[in-house]
Amino acid sequence: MGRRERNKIDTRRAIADAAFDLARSVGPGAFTADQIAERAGVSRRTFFNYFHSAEDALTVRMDGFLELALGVFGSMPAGEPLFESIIRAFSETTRMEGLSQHGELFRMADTNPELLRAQLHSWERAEVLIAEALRRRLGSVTGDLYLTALVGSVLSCTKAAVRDWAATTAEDAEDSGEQLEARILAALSMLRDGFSEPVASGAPSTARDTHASPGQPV
Amino acid sequence: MGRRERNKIDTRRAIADAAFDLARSVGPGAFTADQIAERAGVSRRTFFNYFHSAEDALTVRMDGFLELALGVFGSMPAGEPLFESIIRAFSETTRMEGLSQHGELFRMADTNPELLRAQLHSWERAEVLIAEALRRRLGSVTGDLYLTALVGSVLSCTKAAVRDWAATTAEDAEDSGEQLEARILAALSMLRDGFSEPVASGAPSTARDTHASPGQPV
DNA sequence: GCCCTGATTGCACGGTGTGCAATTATTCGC
DNA sequence: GCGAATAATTGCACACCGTGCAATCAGGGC
Repeated sequence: MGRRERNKIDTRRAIADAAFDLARSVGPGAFTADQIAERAGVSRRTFFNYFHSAEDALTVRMDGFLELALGVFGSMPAGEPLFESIIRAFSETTRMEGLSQHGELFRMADTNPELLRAQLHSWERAEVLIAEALRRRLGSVTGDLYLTALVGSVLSCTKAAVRDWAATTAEDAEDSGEQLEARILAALSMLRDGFSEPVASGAPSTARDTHASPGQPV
Repeated sequence: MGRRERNKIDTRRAIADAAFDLARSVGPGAFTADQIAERAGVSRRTFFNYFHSAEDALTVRMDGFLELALGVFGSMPAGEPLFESIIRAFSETTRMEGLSQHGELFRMADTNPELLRAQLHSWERAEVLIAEALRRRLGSVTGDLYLTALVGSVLSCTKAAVRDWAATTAEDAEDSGEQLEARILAALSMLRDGFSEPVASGAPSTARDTHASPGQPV
């Protein structure tokens, strides 16, 4: 990797870190692009070469998480049942990534509409990427609607899991990673079972065969 | 309804209409707040009293659609199976609303990131409202994660249906409403059945009992 | 070393979003 | 009706945003 490439990555990272530090210390939405740039040691103009708003600089981590999950998913054996692959992809990703900052960023979105929008956009971009990957895996027989509805639902469940985790789990907890993993598993299991039976808090139904029983839900 | 209230509604509407007209004629993102204000016959400052940004003025219709759907859902009989209620709520809503502009707005989001973000935010707001309504219906036994994952998935499916519809159906088609309704029904049926079997384009599986058969999906 | 390519920077400029105080329009008590 | 309370509209000011442009600086190829 050449010097040029290396520098760009470093700069990008420096800016993202500066933005995160500022968000953390003065609160999201309470600082300007100039402040980020100054802290990152670049000019204001350069900041806007990398991101087009302060909030965007705060989604780098989430983008990374979702792209990483996509990469992991891509390496799953093709024969494996789809939901197995999806669940494992997210589970393994939670183990690879440092999660402490993610929860914090998520909570920040509660008090800052612009940041929330940026994060929603990040999920949306991931949705498109994942849909493309899945199309390659499932082939062209599958309808577009099926594909996009599935991917959207999977990400919604993941989002719900992450939010629940961010809301209830201290980010410095020992088992923080496992907590998130369990929630993702629980939410995706619900999805796989068509939400046929309401599940109370903290009691994820992971049994494969909840699937055979249900009759009329709710 | 007093004069004050009436005027506010009219102003809001005038601004939203002006924004839509402009978006339609010069393209989304190609006009300023001043232009909207001028066309609506109010001051620039007043525009910002009603909306945070030009793009926000373009989500009024979508907000209306989703709030209407929520209202319809609220009037469903409490004993009815949940997915029945949800599906019927959206179906009936598509019959009440003039849909011609919705498709156009959706397509505009493809070429305008800010508008996309505003629309995603609109879905997000609806998600919160619907989750609250559902909590009242289902009671407190239900876990938070179950609830938010369910609502997120339902809206993701609806979103996928609307997008597919917007992408494939001319907004002035005779059966435009039915087209959308069918897609929403199809997507929500897939969800109810846990996406157990891939469905090709244009062949919605609406049978309730796809549910009993499946075994390992995909 | 010299040139080429690409990243960084300063500058300028139109647009954004909001606090504030003045003005104008409705409402309400009488 | 009429004046006082209340709420909406407006103009103004101001800091900040986001981007085109041209100059400058750093890295890579030869």
